[in-house]
Amino acid sequence: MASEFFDKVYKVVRQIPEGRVTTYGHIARFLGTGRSARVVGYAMNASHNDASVPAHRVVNRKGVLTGKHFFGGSTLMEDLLKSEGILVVEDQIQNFEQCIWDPMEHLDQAAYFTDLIE
DNA sequence: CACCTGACTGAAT
DNA sequence: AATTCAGCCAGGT
Repeated sequence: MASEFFDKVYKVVRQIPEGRVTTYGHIARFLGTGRSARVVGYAMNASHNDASVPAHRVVNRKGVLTGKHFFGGSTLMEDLLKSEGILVVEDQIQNFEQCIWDPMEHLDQAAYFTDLIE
């Protein structure tokens, strides 16, 4: 069962468009927790049960595919990103700054919070 | 019920 | 400049 926090994370991650990525920190900040980026990553781990969450588009702040090992231990995550036009070399996203998709600039925080308060 | 761990990050030393 | 520490939250042991 995903807690409220997890739900927020999933919802945001689902909004990430193809060819774009974001970081745990960005999501955490968007949710207002700021320093709970860890929990975001933890949520991703739990999200494996939910295929609608494109966890492969979420990387750490350096653009490194830290969670690729959790994608079946293969290059699946890397391959998925490449399929979306993202350059990945040795688990690191190239042109990372170009691919970054900051939820703060594309989503409305208030909308998310109110939606989850119900 | 208390302690440990984890796909992170930024500040401090 | 590099390494360590602490903070955050949930879930497992």
